[in-house]
Amino acid sequence: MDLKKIFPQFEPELISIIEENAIEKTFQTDEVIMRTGQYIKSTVIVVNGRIKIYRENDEGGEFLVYYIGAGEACAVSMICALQSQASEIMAQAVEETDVIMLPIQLMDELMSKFKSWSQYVIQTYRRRFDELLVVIDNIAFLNMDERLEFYLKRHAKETGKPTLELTHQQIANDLNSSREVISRLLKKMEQMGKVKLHRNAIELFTD
Amino acid sequence: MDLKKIFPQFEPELISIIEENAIEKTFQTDEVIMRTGQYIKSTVIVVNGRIKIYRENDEGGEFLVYYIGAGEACAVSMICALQSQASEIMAQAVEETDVIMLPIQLMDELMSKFKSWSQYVIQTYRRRFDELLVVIDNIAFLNMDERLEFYLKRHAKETGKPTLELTHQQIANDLNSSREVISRLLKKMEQMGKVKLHRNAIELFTD
DNA sequence: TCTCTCGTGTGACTGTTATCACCATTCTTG
DNA sequence: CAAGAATGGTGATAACAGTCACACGAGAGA
Repeated sequence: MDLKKIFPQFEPELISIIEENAIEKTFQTDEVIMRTGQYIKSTVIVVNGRIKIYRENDEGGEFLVYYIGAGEACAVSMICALQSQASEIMAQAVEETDVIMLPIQLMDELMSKFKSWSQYVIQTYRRRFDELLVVIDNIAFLNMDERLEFYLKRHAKETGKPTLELTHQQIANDLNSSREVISRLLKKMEQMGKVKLHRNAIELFTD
Repeated sequence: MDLKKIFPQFEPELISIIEENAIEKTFQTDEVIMRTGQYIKSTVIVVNGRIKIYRENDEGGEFLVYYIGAGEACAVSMICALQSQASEIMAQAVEETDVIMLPIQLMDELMSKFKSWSQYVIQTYRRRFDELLVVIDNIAFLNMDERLEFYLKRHAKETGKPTLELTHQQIANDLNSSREVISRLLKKMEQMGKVKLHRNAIELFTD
């Protein structure tokens, strides 16, 4: 695990403090990392792999908020860790994912001692806050077909691959919709030449 | 303007620094305080009155995110100020509102110097982040009737009055719906004995 | 007082999304 | 290979929300 590569902006001293205190952990695909209501005692930073952050409701519905990729930290865990509060979200590995976990106590120290660290924390807040606003825009203003298109494009961008390995059911879950609706909309997109559908995969044409 | 009363947790020294550097400003009802895309150069803290934070889209639709009341700060302005970035939201006074504005430069200094200030900033992030998640929950999982009820209850709680001085059109705007839909749902709520409707006012029965 | 505007009530219609039912195909596993 | 599970296609129907059209009454201003 090469922290210098992931965080080139961090001072060597900061890197070594993190290395000394961080707990490394690997999560398997679909393994739940954080659960709604769970008490958080450390900040999670993804080293490689991907985590999805989502909300759940009582009736079994779920709704994707965003993904966290390599080099990114979980803003929720930061905020919660700084105040030792319970989380309000679910976090789940979408592929095999290595994370480092920093104990709360360290947060305060790093915040005051390292400018680059507090910059990183602020930047994480900012980015996630903006992402939440975009999510709100999408559900508030867009129809399902537009939301689906946004979802597919974001997914392609984040994974770097033009072919998304997703089932219609998975997409429906992320968008809190139903499989039939997604299937139909995808079919329509295929007829419009925006995608090509395969089993377990969607080829996205970036015009 | 008595900052000691609003922020009893702040040290006297912090209070005086704020008093020396803050710009006081009063906004009239409906006056726009911040506009989408506008460059932010100071952090806004509400001293008294209320501000609403909302999103706008190209087609004239708008969507209420949350209100900021007395003693509360605008998390967006904090984050943006710390990075001198453009805002992504609209802020508008819903009543006559006094605010103090802290120049960006001061933020860094206060953050590193005063524990109570950075606590306040973190707490503001945390609270707003949670509020955004609740907003997402509402639009993602609830029908309009449930969202309306949530909206009315929150409004009553925040203003402290059981009778809400709102027109159906205002509510429709906040929820990005239409006046007719809101009127019908309110009528239904009245038939169920949850509210009593008046002109320009809604009496909410808190069972 | 007479308008005119604003807030509200309501019916008819439309579009979008959810749900149900059922089928075909592909993949997995015993 | 056979059975069953997972994946996807599709029609019918229902629920919900948005839009259009119009009517009514309260209150403001000329």
